[in-house]
Amino acid sequence: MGSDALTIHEAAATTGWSPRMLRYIEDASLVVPARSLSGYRLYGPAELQRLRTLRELLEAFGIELSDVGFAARLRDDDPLRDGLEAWFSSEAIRPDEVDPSQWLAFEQEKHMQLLAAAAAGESRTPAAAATGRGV
Amino acid sequence: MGSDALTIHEAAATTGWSPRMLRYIEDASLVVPARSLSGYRLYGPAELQRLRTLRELLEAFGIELSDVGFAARLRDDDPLRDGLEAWFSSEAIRPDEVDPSQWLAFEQEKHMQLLAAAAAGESRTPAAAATGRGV
DNA sequence: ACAACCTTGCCACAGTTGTGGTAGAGTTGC
DNA sequence: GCAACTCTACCACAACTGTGGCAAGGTTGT
Repeated sequence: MGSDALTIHEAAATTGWSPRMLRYIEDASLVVPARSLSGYRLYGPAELQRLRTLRELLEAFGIELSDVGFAARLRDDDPLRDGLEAWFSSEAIRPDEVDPSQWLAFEQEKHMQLLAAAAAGESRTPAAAATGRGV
Repeated sequence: MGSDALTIHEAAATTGWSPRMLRYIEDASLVVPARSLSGYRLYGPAELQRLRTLRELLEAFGIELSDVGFAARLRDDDPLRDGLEAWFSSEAIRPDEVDPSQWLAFEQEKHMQLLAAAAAGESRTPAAAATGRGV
């Protein structure tokens, strides 16, 4: 197998992760290598680059793997992103700047909408999937 | 104090959280009530609404308080958001669709850029601040 | 002035995350 | 055909999150 794909130990050596963590990262659906016919993980140049950058990303921003997993979920779970955005935006607008009676009505309607969206978008396994252990 | 602001126990009663958790949520900078002159927490209608919606948000999407905390950080930490987006986008574009030699160069330059941005944007306390216990 | 609140700070304890091992079975290079 | 690797599936263990409780002290309503 003389192609440019590395086995898990080789990939670990050149990326600074342990083999154990490479499997963990795969469980979290963050870097998923191809597999050989017999099931061996095969890390190509793209995966290696992503693994190295992942390391630097975590260190540079002081975040954790689970955070990246959640960010990944945020990316393609539209109802979740919209729901959070709606919730946050109700903080930015201060009641002082609006007619208070109108304000509460606006708030409540917005929240109704986001929860309706939540109920509708329950396609992506609500409880698990945060770190991807649900797949 | 006969205004429309509730103390922590009253707020707990009408929102379904425990007083303990209301303080925890404040520590996480998610819902921060005003304070009376003597330091008592004062929950107004806006805070109560946000607390109720927060509850439903967590349940509807099966997420946790720390996730909301991280989403909050994502909102106003531009380098972090850009860094994650750059990292994710390098997954979407498949090497097959591009000239491989150019691809890797593109990858590496992008990662250089995002790490430079990371180093520059270290203003917002890198390690802590995820759940806000840094303030 | 006293009961019933509130404050901060601490201890505790289950569940999760990140990380390491180990064991039994299959694959590969030489 | 054997050594060295790989696979999955577990056990372990520190650190953190979410949640409760308690203690010592300040505030408030009546």
